[in-house]
Amino acid sequence: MYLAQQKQLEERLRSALRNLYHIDVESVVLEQPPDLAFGECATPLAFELARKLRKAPRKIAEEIVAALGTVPGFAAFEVAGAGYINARLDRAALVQSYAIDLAPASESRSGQLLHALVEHTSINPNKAAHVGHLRNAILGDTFVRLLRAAGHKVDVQNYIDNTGVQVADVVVGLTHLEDLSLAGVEEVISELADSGERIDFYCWDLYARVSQWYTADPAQAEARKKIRLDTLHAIEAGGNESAHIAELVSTAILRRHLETMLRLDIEYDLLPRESEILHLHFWDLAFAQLKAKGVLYFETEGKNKGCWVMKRAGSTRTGDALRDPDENGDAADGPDEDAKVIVRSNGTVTYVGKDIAYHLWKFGLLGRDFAYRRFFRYDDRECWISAEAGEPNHPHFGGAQAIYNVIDSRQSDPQANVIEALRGLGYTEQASRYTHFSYEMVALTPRCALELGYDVLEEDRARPYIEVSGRKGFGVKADDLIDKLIAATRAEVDSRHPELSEAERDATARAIAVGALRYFMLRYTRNSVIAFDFKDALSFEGETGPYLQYAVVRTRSIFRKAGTTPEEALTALEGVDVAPYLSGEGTEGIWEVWLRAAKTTLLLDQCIQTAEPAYLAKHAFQLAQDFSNFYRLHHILSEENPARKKLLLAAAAVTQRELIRSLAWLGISAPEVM
RNA sequence: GGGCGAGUAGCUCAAUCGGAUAGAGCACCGGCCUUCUAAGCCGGGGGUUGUGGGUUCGAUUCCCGCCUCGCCCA
Repeated sequence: MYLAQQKQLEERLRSALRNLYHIDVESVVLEQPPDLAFGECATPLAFELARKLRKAPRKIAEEIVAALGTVPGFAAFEVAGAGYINARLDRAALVQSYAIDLAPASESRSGQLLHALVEHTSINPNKAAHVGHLRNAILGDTFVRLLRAAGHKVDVQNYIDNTGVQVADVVVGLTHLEDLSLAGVEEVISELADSGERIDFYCWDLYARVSQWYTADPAQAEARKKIRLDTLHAIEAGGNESAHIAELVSTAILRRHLETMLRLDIEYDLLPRESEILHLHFWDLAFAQLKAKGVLYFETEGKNKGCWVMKRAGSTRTGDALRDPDENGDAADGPDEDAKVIVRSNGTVTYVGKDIAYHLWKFGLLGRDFAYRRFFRYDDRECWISAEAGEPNHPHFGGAQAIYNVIDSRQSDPQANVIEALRGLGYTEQASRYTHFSYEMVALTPRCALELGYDVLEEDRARPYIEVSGRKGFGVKADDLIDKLIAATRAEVDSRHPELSEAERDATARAIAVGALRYFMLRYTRNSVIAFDFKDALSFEGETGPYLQYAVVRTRSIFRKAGTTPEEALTALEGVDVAPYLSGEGTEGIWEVWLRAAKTTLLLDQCIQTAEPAYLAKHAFQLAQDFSNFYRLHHILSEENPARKKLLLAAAAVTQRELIRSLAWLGISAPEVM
């Protein structure tokens, strides 16, 4: 709702500027003043114009205000300070219109609706998911929810690198360290399943062991390196024992990853796999396009001699200019040593090359498709997996208009190269709708690492954080963290609500645990490194998920005791003169709740535009805080003035509606009691 | 060596295109459970925004130099 008022005001300001000074401004800055006493909305427009118009800002502000006249939704405009233009909303009108619910999509839509493809999680299927993967999956899943809330069609993909070196390492571990054949591996998998153990946990340790084994004995290092490489090549080629073991174990681990993520209400539509990208020869088609358009060229000299290379993203050199002396005669002469190798001189394609092919598919530009099989069943839908030969009636995947790749910031270089290749192929529209949704890693605090029993080097103990490493088996496993969170919340729920049934206590504890974890991963902006510590992650007080859930629970309690529902409370507001209770003595905190609640869709838009879910997390927290303040100042159930009581009850209702909505977008549900 | 990101309260983080008195949480200190749930609320102490310059009416924000840390590339 508030978004509509802002747009209205912006339009009127623009037209006032055109009429008064015959100027068009690029953007109109609208911000909230530091204190509501100044109004709800302000613009420093007059300051910017002062120089251009050779006039005092205050004078300009006065002229603009005079020219504005009345604007629907606003009660007054005034000039403040040296030249701020402050706007006061028509509070009663906003409250009345906001009491009527609107679907967020209908008002937040600022651009066209797109078919978007979000790829996230993408864990190598060779070990258990850890906290870093949780950040990825939670960010990605939350962004999916935001896009869907705004009305976009979204496909969720989880890319599986099942033929990479990490999987090869586990296969080496199984065949050489554990000395297992294919049948032996099948047996181990079923034994683990029978005893309730997690295959991904088993491989977590095995992976760390094999990594160590490669270099443990210098005399054997060369031979073991060869085993590793041979295994990798066998897996890539397919149709042999190593490939079968890889398929078996990576698929079992993949299922575990899906189960882990499902604990956090994270689901996928499709699992495209590296093996199909290889076996269906996606690269051949991409290679032909890249050569035809001159994006790739064959290097004939220098260190990349014999390779197919492309200009690196950000490089000023262009492919064609490389061979021709520059006009000034300096530079661009000789091979571009900085060029990115796409096909090595031995004919193998690099990871970036395969990624280009895959992204052409995502945009529907490759000219070939996967086959598909059903893989994992959710309550209300199916998750499909890529295949060489699949089922006949599958949904259509790929061919998206916009893509978002949730990948940590260490991958920004290869991501930039894929975008560069798309642009080089002439797909500029697609390149501009390709978002590397990057985020910083989750690292461990030295204290946390010591707590977990890892050796921490003396020089690392003073550092703020230490990078996790799957190869070293160093990190916090996702399921372990979720288990701990549930154990902690369950104990608390048991002591607070012994009257609830076992199932209810279970569901409540789980909701709170998920809320704590998801909020923890979302409260940090993307480019901030999270230094993980159990103390912070297991906290349920202050700026945490449970704090937000608690605010909802309080509103629920109010409606239970009032014998009404939020919907009824909002409907009952119709025709009530609420203006006397929205400003002045004794009304503190009431309007703040309405204003904050009204901004939810504004935040939805902002989060999508900036690909930053943290803003919504912060907004929801602030709404809960505003409600807590309101809750303290105004006792709703004992209110004697009927009109005022209706407004207070409606304020609780609108808080509940917007908090539940915001929490749902964050993937957090609010329990009935807690 | 090149590229990207970061440096804000004791700690962990915010701060919308450059805007009004730089905000939260944690920790610490002091209060509040016999009125709608204390996973809560109120109050308090805490800041030369790494550093030196520049641009501007106005800089945590933009530009340049330097220092420190992280990541990526070669």
